[in-house]
Amino acid sequence: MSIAARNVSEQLVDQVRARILNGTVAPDRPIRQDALAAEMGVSKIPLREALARLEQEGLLASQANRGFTVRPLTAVEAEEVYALRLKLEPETIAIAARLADAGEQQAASDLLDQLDSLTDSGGEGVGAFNRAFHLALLRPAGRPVTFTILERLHVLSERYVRKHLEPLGRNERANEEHREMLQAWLARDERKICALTVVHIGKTLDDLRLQLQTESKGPPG
Amino acid sequence: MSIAARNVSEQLVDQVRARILNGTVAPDRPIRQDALAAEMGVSKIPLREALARLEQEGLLASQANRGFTVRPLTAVEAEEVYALRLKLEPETIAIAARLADAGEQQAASDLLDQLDSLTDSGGEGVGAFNRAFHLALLRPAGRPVTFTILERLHVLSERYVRKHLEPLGRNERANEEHREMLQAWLARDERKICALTVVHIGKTLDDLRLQLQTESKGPPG
DNA sequence: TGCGATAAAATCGTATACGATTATAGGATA
DNA sequence: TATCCTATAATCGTATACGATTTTATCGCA
Repeated sequence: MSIAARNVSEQLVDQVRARILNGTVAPDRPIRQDALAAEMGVSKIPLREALARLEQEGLLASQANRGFTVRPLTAVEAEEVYALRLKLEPETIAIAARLADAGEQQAASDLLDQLDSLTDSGGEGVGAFNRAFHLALLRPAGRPVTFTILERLHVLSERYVRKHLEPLGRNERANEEHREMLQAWLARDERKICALTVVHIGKTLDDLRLQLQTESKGPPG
Repeated sequence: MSIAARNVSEQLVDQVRARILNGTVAPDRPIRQDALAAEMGVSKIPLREALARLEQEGLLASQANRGFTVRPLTAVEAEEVYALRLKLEPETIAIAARLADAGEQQAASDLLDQLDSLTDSGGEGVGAFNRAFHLALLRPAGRPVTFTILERLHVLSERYVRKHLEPLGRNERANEEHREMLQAWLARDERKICALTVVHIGKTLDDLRLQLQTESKGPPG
């Protein structure tokens, strides 16, 4: 029933991305290709293809003959990523609200339900479901180039959220905003979903700024 | 003097991209990896890494066990790419105008001179220099994520321009707009460079639309 | 002790080799 | 003739092997 068969290198893209997002692979330290490949039960060949793709996604950096490293997080990059989301997401999400069919609407609803129950159980992976929900609201716009860009911006965002906001625990503000957004989106209220999206991204960025400031002043390590 | 040593796979990215842009590799037909690698004098390993990167750039598509194909050009994609450029470029180019240092200003001027003389001599590769000029106006903004996105959008744009507009010959309108843009950009006139950029992208899109329409009606092949 | 040079080890990047999958050609049958 | 089936060839994707480069360790010497 799977739509597309995937070869090893493409599966590795998801697996390694997940490790980067949850911090299993530390920033700035070189990625040992043989070791990581062995750990994944494959050779370097497909792993290197996956790493090349992840570099294109903006998660890794590489130097000739020195391999790949996870790119470090910076406040400047966070600002840029959120600024781009603010430029692109509101219009896209409005178009998606207009065009979404019943299946896509169901998918979005389901993802928010899953995200909620995962939030309640306090499980790992809230970040991934959060991203999946947001992307489900964007995909029906039928703008593949825009969507790919937003997919990547959400991946980059998620690094900051998981590192700096998720540790704070349950985020009631975000949960409520998600419900409101879904409601407006399902109702195809383009004005409202647009406005709610601006607020949601803006508030998340505010939280992030506050936390980055707090952390930079607080612990010396 | 070269800033960064590049391994074979990264050089191949540029070489294969150039082939895609000039049409040497045809859309939709599968890319024969062994043959292309042999032609480039390398093995499939670095070639496949390059192809994976180019797929991430949006130039190629892949199917498991069937390899890579060049993505076809569509009017819908052209519209989307230009819409994205209109959303992102004006603000970015204004910031770049504000921040550009003397070296970056010189680089932009030089590139436009080269583009002009190449236009006069009617040589191949006008498209590449056109892209290099535009990117030189954007790079000094100091927004690496935005810049990478714009780099890719310009690559996608270039496919359409080279296929549908360059064959028409010398484009005096674009040449004049480039001069005006450079002037405003060097003068750090943010309002003006912003407005000129909107016009330039918009008019190029208009030309493209016209040509796409004409071609779709004209030759049956 | 600290520093520079050399040797050894580790790691990267790519060529070769090969099993797995897909595409093509050649009949056999309706 | 058209269609299905099988055999063959072509191609893909990955494991292994190995030279090239970088990193680490060792030593001599100020």
